[in-house]
Amino acid sequence: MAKDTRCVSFFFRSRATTRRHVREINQLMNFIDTLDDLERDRYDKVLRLRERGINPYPLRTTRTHTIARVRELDERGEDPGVVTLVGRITANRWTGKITFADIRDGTGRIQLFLRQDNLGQETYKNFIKDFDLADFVQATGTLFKTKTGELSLQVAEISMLAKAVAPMPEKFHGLRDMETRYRQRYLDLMVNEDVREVFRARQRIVTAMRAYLDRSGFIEVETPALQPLYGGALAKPFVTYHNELERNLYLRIADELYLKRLLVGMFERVYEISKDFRNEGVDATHLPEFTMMECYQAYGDLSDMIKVVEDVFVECAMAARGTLQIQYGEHRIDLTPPFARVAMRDAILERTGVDIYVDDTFDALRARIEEKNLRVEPQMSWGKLVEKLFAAYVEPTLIAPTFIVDFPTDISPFAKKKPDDPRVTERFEIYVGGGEYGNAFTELNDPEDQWQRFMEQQTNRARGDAEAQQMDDDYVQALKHGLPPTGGLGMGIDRLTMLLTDQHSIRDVVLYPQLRN
RNA sequence: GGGCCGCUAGCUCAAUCGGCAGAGCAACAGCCUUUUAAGCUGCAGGUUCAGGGUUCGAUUCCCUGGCGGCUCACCA
Repeated sequence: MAKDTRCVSFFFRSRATTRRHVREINQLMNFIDTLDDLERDRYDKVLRLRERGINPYPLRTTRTHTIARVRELDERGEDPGVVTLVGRITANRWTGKITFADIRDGTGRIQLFLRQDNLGQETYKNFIKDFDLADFVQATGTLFKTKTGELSLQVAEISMLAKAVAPMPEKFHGLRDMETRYRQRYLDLMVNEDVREVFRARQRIVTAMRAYLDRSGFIEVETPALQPLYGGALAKPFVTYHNELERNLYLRIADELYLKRLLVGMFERVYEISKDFRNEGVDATHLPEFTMMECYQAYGDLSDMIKVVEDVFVECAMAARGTLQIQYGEHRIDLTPPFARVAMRDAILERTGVDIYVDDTFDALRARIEEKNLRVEPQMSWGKLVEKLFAAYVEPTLIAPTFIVDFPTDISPFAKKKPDDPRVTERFEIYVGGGEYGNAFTELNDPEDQWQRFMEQQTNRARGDAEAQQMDDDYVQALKHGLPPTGGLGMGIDRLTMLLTDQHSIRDVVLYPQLRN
């Protein structure tokens, strides 16, 4: 309460107490009531600045150089003369009539050198009293080296650009609390340099991928996120409702079916980088919304997609890390192509002794799986069982980049069957470091076969598989008009970023992750 | 959804067996004219996530709830 009075007393002293000003003061009091003690101390400074006729939130900024730029000039031995730098105060070391303050802008950090003799006693004292850690400031002066050789700005003038009322997290330990880090990401970014670097790397990865696809003749397109029918993947959707249309719409689970329709329309190479939404579990590798790149190449097939994957890994690794020899957790991984190719059947046989081509019925395979104490759901198909076996015994062992090829047909409703064995399809997934990063097919373009696959999915749905595809007559109709032979690929951007920035939770590569529950 | 763990000052963390809730940083009042997590003196800061229970007494033990994390199952 004493502090309230202190704040308000400043305000009072500088203004006549007309009725309007009384109302202003009451409104100010209401705001001050929302502040905690530390914020009130800082808010006093806002009022003090105003009392001296200084706007703590001015409209304009002057900036002659970025911090990175002056450092660059310094390294070249050039002196830019008088410069005006801006930034947030991140550290203050005062030793009497001299203060060292660090400021940081978007490009780097630099030390300000403030001396009473240079600024004048009043300005210097006002700086000490009213400028705090986290404030945005603008400082003008000349560059020099301190005794320890650190490039510093000898400040002649300093002014407030934006006063921070709330204190920033502790400088040494940073911000550790997970919940605060994700919910108030700005604090995390403000304090934790390595976090900022992860998101810069993410940007470089996406840019490199786009640049590669663009120069390979793929054109970037946009397809609906709100869809009357969802499809293109096996997953549970989010449902929403359109009031005027009076109908349910689904948030897309994949771009696939819309993109392939474009090839029917004679585009030859298309891609899209966008959010997909899947109404499923949340954990270290899954979020309800995630970013996917999908690309489709007419007159292509699986082998073209193998090349795209290898190229994308190379381009993105170089952009993010500058090397193909990356460290992911405990693993050293070499991303130099070509990557190994192993048939799913061989991989499973090697790790488990189970031959899925011998035990190629549901009952036979279930018996083999139950021997291994894995749970089998009644609605599972043969392909689901194969996938389960693969996920449990093979996937974690795939550290070096490996294409797993020949996926069961019933879990691959958009891939062409292999001519010599209709149980499996011409499909691969790329695995690195024990995780999956992409999925590609020689795309199914036979409308009759596609129709039968949709019918099969209906059967699975009736058996209780909530992820089964819905029949999409409109898509079958598109295929009837002719889809050229096509290779298609989807890659998870979030996971690729995790791999290339050595992050082990998807929440650490997404700025605002949906939190559990 | 199951199991395990966590929640204490603005931030990072302590608190013995159930016995006055503490430190560092940040803040506040000072000292200090080349610092690098600056230093020194002083001072202040708490709904110990919430609610209930056991107890003379609960940060601590029990129950319920909230919010997180890890993990298992499932999906990219």
